[in-house]
Amino acid sequence: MSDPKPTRGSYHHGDLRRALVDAALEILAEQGADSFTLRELARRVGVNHRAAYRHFADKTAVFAAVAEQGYLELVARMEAARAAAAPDLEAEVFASCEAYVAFALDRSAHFRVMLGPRLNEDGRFPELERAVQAAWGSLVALMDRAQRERGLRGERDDAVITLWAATHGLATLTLGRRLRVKRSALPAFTRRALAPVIAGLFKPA
Amino acid sequence: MSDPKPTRGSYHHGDLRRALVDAALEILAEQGADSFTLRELARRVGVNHRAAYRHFADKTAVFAAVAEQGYLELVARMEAARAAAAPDLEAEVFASCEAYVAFALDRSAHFRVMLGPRLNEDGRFPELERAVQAAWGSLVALMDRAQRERGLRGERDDAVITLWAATHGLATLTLGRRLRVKRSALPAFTRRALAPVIAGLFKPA
DNA sequence: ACCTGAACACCGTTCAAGT
DNA sequence: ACCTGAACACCGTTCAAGT
Repeated sequence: MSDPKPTRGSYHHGDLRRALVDAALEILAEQGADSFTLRELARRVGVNHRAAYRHFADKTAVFAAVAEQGYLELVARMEAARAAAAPDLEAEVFASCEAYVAFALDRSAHFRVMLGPRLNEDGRFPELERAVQAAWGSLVALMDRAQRERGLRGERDDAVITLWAATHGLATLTLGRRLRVKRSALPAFTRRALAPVIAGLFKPA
Repeated sequence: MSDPKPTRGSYHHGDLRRALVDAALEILAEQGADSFTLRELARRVGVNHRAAYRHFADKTAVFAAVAEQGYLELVARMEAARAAAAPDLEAEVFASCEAYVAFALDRSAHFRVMLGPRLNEDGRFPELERAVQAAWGSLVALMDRAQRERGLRGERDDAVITLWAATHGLATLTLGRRLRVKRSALPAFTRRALAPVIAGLFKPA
């Protein structure tokens, strides 16, 4: 698992940055975000704790890289779920939101890094911003199509906000065990919780 | 502001516990939750950093006390908003949810302590649990009345989950500046975002 | 260029006393 | 009972080298 042998001589490293991000994801999966430590990250990769600073300005920068990758995966999962449910629009919306909640539970520490205290407050990480925008864009596309095909009660952008808020709230409350759901019951649970939201967003048939 | 004079001789303290909780709220309001430190808390109250351990087992216990008080205030604000909007049911629901979101923004660090990583995972803080239940109960009462007076599309408990998720998601996304809203625009924003949810929960008129 | 090691100014928490 | 002070095992980050 954590054999720290650095493939002797391989530092100058090939790709220390990528190794650090991968190891960070391992640590998050094993231990959660609160106890995440730059020093342990370096230990796991088998370098001095200062070495990370060659690639990341600080701990926040490591989290930003981790978060960016998380958004890419999140979008991929939402799009895949959506494709599998196509071409029924309503089914696609459900599937997309289900994928969001499932990601939050399956990758809880990763999700918390992504959607906990905002990392890019000072705009240092434009690539993170782009990844976030891609996720947002995925929902926009969905509500755009909803507007054209079914009609929305309100504006498209308001619909995106409502849908995201409901899905995100469900995800974080479930993640934090404020709502208790067995993993196997999650898809049905998500569906039941979001059904009124989707019904409220679409124009009555 | 932070004159640490301990009212000479008043330690043996009168109420060190209360002084610590009050100071913790000050620190949270000024600096946020991430940089919150037991040692600074003690400094601010003017006692040795070990003194807090007489009243709190650890840092989590301090947060639990802070969170408990937060839930009491949150319920109070929701109930007050609701009372002011009575007797129109729909107006009460909006007012209650608006109060939740407003609390999250006005007391953001406090809110994050309350609804961030769960403090009572191991059941050490039954009083916190009771305060959380009171908040939950406030929404249940509302949806209960909705069920009786207007009819809900689904089960009452599912309606509570949906309403809470949407409101909570809106609160956390706004709080983390994933959604950008001026404080003055918040009531209207909340209303617009939650309107489809409430429309979807109630039986069509 | 890339990595290291010592050092700094912090933490939370434990132990052993003091009044 | 209640509070203190030294100590322990950590942090993130800076500075000054080493290869």
